Amino acid sequence: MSRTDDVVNGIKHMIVSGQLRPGERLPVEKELAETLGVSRGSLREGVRALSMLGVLDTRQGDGTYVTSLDFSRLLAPMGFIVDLHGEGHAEHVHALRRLLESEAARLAAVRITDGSLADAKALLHEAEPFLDGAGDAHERLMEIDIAFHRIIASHTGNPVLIGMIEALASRTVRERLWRSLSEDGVLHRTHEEHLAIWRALDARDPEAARVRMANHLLGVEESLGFLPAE
Amino acid sequence: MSRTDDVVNGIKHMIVSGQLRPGERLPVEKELAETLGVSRGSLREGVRALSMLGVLDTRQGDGTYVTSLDFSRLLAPMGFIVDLHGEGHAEHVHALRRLLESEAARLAAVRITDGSLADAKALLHEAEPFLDGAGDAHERLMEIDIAFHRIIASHTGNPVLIGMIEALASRTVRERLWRSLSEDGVLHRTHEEHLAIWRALDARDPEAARVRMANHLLGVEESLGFLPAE
DNA sequence: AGTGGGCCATACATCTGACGTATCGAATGG
DNA sequence: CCATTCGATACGTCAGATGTATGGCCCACT
Repeated sequence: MSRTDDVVNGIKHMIVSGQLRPGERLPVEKELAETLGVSRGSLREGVRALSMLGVLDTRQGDGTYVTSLDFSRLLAPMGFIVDLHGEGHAEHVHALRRLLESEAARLAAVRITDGSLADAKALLHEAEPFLDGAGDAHERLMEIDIAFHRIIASHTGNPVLIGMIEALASRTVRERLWRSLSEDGVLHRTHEEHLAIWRALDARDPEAARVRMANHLLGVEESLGFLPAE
Repeated sequence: MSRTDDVVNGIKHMIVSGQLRPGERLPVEKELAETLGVSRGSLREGVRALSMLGVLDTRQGDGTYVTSLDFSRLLAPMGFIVDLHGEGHAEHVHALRRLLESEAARLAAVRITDGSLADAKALLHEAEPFLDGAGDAHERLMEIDIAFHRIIASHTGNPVLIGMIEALASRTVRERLWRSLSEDGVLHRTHEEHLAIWRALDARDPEAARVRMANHLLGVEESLGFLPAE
């Protein structure tokens, strides 16, 4: 058991026991180091590790704070991991993304608000001018896509599911994805799929929403070359 | 951008670019610190953080190595995160676990080997003497449960799914779970559900396996008090 | 020649102390 | 009352020294 492990477990215990609450500030480094019986260097290694996990947030000149501990933040490192594998297991990551997003669509169908439904519609409408692949359409379409899926995820009522979906759709994953879609010339088809998802949500039909989402992501996987050729 | 971020990104880049391969050894601290233009202290903070993420593995007196980068290892920190929330969002974690394990059962039904099927059967048989809740039955039943679910997950063919399932079923989560099952006196029912899953797998019936697994985990959630009372 | 044990170079682990730099808030002057 | 300044504070980084575990070489013994 290294000193740094003492630090990590010590801070974890302080949080789990309620001694440290989200948003609260930790004692200054020197003091906390003494409390835990380690040097400042070892303390910093532990704090840095927890910081990378999204548990702590340190601000120079100010102090170190416990984050909100939202799953979206805590699951962010998963995105790092996905990046690390590069093209490696993209196929498996996507299969999982399909499962999670389909479930999200199913759940959202019975919970989504009229306001968010309107927002989603506006997003899709905003995308239309870019569907023929103008110069910088790429970037914009990706932004819209992210926002559209985020709206759906946010209405699942399950913060863990939200966090996981966001983590699996890391920036680099989406970059590759939209490049493939562009090259495949299936931007219009993708847009139609988005509309179909929207209609299912608008109809508050869980099963339809789930199937439309699964179909959409299968189409994406096809463009990425993950599915066996006909 | 802190020095530590330079370290993390530097090492990440070395891995993604293929300059560092899984299992390979990193340069010694002093040398790597010079290469990245940081002090040894800052280097160690970055290395420690990557170590906690399951990317690196440092051994005193020997050196620092890149791990196998298996998803099971890289997703382990998710278990830490689940623990951190304690009872907090256990309900949502379990809902997700049900989704993932059901899918795992579906996939495993068409891929599981006769050997693993026999191993699973042996496990269930081994559990029977403990079902009446003898003194230390608790611990043993939990071990068997973990092993049973692990066998199924391992035959999904999707390493990301395997890693996530293992992460969501952290030690502390399972502790709480089995305590509830014991107190509820539903150990026999749980065992019957396991048998039903096994039969579906043995029949190589994906839909049956999925439903049996979902039903099993719903039962668990009920014992945990997550489902609305009748 | 094979084998077991002990020695030593090496690499990570930790501590101490110092200095750099960003931030917040109080004191100040308008 | 408000904007500015300035200093105490806290994190960021570096350097050097010492502790400790590991792995491999060498040698004595069989």
